[in-house]
Amino acid sequence: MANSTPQRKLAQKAAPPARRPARRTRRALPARTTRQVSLDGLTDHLGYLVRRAQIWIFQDFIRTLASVDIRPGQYSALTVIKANPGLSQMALAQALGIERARVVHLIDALEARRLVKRQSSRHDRRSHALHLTADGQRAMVRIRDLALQHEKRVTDLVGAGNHKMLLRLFSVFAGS
Amino acid sequence: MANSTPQRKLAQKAAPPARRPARRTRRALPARTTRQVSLDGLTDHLGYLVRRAQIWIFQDFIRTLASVDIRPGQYSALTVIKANPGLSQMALAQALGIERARVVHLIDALEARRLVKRQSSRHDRRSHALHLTADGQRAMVRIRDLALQHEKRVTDLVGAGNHKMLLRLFSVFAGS
DNA sequence: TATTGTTATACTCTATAACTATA
DNA sequence: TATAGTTATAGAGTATAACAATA
Repeated sequence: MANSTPQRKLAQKAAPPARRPARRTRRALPARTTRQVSLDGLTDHLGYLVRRAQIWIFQDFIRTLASVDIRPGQYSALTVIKANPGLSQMALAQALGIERARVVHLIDALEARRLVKRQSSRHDRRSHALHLTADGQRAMVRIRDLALQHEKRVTDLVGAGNHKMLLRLFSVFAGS
Repeated sequence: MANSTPQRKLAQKAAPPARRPARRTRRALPARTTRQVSLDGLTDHLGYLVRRAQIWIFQDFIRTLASVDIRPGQYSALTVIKANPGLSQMALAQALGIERARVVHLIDALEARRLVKRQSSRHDRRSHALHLTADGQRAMVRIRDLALQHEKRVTDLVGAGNHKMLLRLFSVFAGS
């Protein structure tokens, strides 16, 4: 990431002190590079733009939640476990659309931090029932708060109306 | 990717023979899983949905261009080089928002396949001027055609009007 | 036989740092 | 001293395959 990331931008030039929210509808954003390079043939591919959007959004998320050391994948796991206490690793994998092998490492890390616990299921002794620990539930208050701060930044960026519309439009990809 | 990917779907259940294009406005898409797991608290995060959209779109892209063995990163490099013959690796990195170290490997692979060549610049003997080879220019015809087939699928999915709107809305992330 | 969780391997992408050759 | 390209390393994330325990 050369200089198109929020982290980099902040690192390279310290934020201008107490500048007031400029203009409202077009915040200065990823690149500040004076670029004369044409992206012709690329910017009419939605996948390319969605990719760049995802990178920007994730980096803002990571930076916003750095104080609690929670990354996007961990956040989504915690959120689904919180909403579905007792679900299995397999169910979590399916819900998130990731491999069950990946869930193992995800839960390993969260369990080591005492945010999540594996309980052996009585119905099916192969599977583990996932729960937030008491610590995990407490932590989720702050985590969720920071995540909403992040989401506010995204909302301000695209506009509240667009944000809502995008959520609806993209929900088809989440398998719901 | 459990079963939320186009590839998986095709692999797991052979497409129903010659079913006619169902309904037009809501193609059956990523998940066919009967899922009772709540994604509450997750589906109001644009980053999560954008991530899933990106995964889906990229997998369709990879599958569509499998016959020419071109991946999204390679496609974007080829496209920018085509539109800006003679640009340096540094300029390419900045335009795509990737690290210059990454460009090295990207160009290595494309040069090995004789699609791209590094020419030493006379103005600055540190830098390389990137060009498509004759082979590369010929290959780009088919590559671009396949990429447009892919894009058509994306357009059909979200709707032509939405597609156009999304391109405009997300262009802010491409640093343009 | 099939499924859940696990372990292991490999490959892509990202993030860094250090080196060289130029400028 | 700064920059362009290179090399190397480390960490996510992804894609697979195989295995043990259990169904």
